[in-house]
Amino acid sequence: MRGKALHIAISKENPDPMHKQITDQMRDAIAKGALSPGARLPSIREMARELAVSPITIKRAYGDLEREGYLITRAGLGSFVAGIDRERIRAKKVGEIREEIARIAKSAGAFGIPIAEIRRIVDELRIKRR
Amino acid sequence: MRGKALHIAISKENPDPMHKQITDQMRDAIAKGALSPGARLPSIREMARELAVSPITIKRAYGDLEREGYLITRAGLGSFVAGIDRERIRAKKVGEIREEIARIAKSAGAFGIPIAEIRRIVDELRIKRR
Amino acid sequence: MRGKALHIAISKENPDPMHKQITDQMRDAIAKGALSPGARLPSIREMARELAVSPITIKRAYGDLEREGYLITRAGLGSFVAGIDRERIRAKKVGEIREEIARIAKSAGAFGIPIAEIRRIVDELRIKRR
Amino acid sequence: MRGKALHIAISKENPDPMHKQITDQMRDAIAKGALSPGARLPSIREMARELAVSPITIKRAYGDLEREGYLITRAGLGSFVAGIDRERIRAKKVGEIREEIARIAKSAGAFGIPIAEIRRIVDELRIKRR
DNA sequence: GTGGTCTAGACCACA
DNA sequence: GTGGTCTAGACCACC
Repeated sequence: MRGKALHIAISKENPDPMHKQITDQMRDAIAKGALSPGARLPSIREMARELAVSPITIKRAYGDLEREGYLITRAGLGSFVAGIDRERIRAKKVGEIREEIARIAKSAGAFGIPIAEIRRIVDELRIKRR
Repeated sequence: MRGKALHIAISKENPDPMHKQITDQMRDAIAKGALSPGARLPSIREMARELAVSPITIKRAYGDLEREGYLITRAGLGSFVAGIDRERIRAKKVGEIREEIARIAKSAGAFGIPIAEIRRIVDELRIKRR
Repeated sequence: MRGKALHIAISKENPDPMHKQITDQMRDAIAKGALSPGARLPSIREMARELAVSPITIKRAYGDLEREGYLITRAGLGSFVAGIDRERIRAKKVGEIREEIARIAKSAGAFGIPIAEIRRIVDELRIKRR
Repeated sequence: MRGKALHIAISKENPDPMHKQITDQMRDAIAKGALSPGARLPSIREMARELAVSPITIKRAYGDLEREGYLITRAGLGSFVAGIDRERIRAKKVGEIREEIARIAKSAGAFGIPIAEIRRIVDELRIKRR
C-alpha cells in the first residue's frame, strides 16, 4: 500500500472554519501515528494547491498545530511532525471527552433523558462496531 | 410561590454568542416543563432590560425558538410557550445525542481511546450524580 | 492627567515584526496594571487606523495575547482585558529573565567575561536608576 | 593532541537559523582563543559536508564572520582566522551585554520586578557555577 | 458598529 | 524552493 499518508477533506457544509477542519484532521492523523515524528509534511504551498485554498489558511492551520506542539516548522526547511508525548496527548483528549460528555448529560437532563440512556447509546455503538 | 419562572444567566466568559446562551436556557426550561404551554413570556423589551442586552439580541433568540416550534409570537399580544409534543422533542434530542456520541467516539478512536473507555467515563458521571 | 492609557510605538527600525512589537507593549501595559481587568480595548479597526497598519496585523496581535490569557475578545462586542493572575505572570516573567541571563552569561564566558562583571553591570543600572 | 579545534553542533530544535548557529559558535571559538589567528579554517565545501548542510549556508556564515572581522577569506587559498584585537572585541561585547541587561530591566519593571531581583538571579548563577 | 474568516498578491529571510 | 510578514479588500455572524 503506497498512498498519501494525509487525506484531508474540507467540506463547505461543515460550519467549522476551514483552518479548524484541517487542524482537526491533522491532529488526529498525528495522534493516531499515521504520521511519524520527524516526517516532513507537505509544504504550505503544496498543501494549499492540493486543497485548493489559500496558503494563508494552511499557514494558519500549521501555526495552530505548532503552538499545540504537534509539529515544528523551520523557515526555508519546511514543517515536520514533532516528537510527541503520546501519553500526555491521550490524557488530554480523555479530559476533553469527559467535559463533552458532562455537557451532553447536563443538556440531556433538561429533556428528561437520564444518563442511563446515554450509556445505552454508547453501548449501541460498541455493538455496531463489532 | 410566585416568582420568576425564568432565570437566565448570561456569561461573558462563555464563548457562545449571547443569543445562543439565551435560546439554550429557554429551550431547556420549556422542555423541562418549567414553562407551561400557553404561558406568556416577557416581552422583548422587558427581557432585554432584565438581561441588560440589546432588544435585537432577544428578538433573535425569540425568533430562533419560534422557528424551532418552542414558542409562538402574536403581533401586538406577545410571545407564548407553544403546545409541545414532548415525546417528539425528546426523541429528536436523543437522535442528536447519538450523533454527538458517535462523532466523539470516532475522534477518540484516532487517539487509541476505545468506546469502552467512553462508557467508563459515562459511568463515572452516573456515580458522581448519585 | 487625562490621556490614552495605551501608547504603542511601532518602529520600522526594530527588526521585530509589527505584531510582536504590539503584543510586547500591550503585554507590558496589562501586566503593569495600566489597563485594568475588564477594560475595553480599542477595537481592531480603531487600533489599526491609529497605528496605520492593517487590521489583520492588529487581529494577529490581539489573537496572540488572547491565547496567552491577557485578554478576551467576543465577536460583536470587542476585546477586553482579562482577569489576570498577576502572581502567575510575574513568576513566568522571572523564569524568562532567568533563562535570558543564563544565555547571556554563557555567551559572555566565551569572551572571557565573568559573571562577576555582569553583576557589576546590573549594579551600575541600580545606581543610575536611583 | 591533534583533533578538531572546531566542534559545531547544529540543532533542529534551536529556532535560530542554521547560519546563525554556525556563526555564533565560530565567533565564540575565535574569541575564546580556541582558534588562533592565522589558522586555516575548513573550506566551505568541507565544512558543508561535515555539518551536512548546504555550502550556501556555510558561505553565508563565513561571509558574516568576515564582515565582522573574525576571519579573512583569500580567493583560491581559503579562509583564515583574523588577527584580532581581543580587548576591542571584549569591550564591544560588554557594551552589548549592558544594552541587553538594560532592556531586560526595563521590561521587568513593567511586571513589578525590581533590578534587585535581577541581581539576585545573576547571583544564583554565580553560585551554581562554582 | 464589532470580531472571524478567507483570498490574492506582494516582499522578505532562509536553505 | 521553503516559511514569515504585511496589505487590501471581501463576506459573514454578532450586537
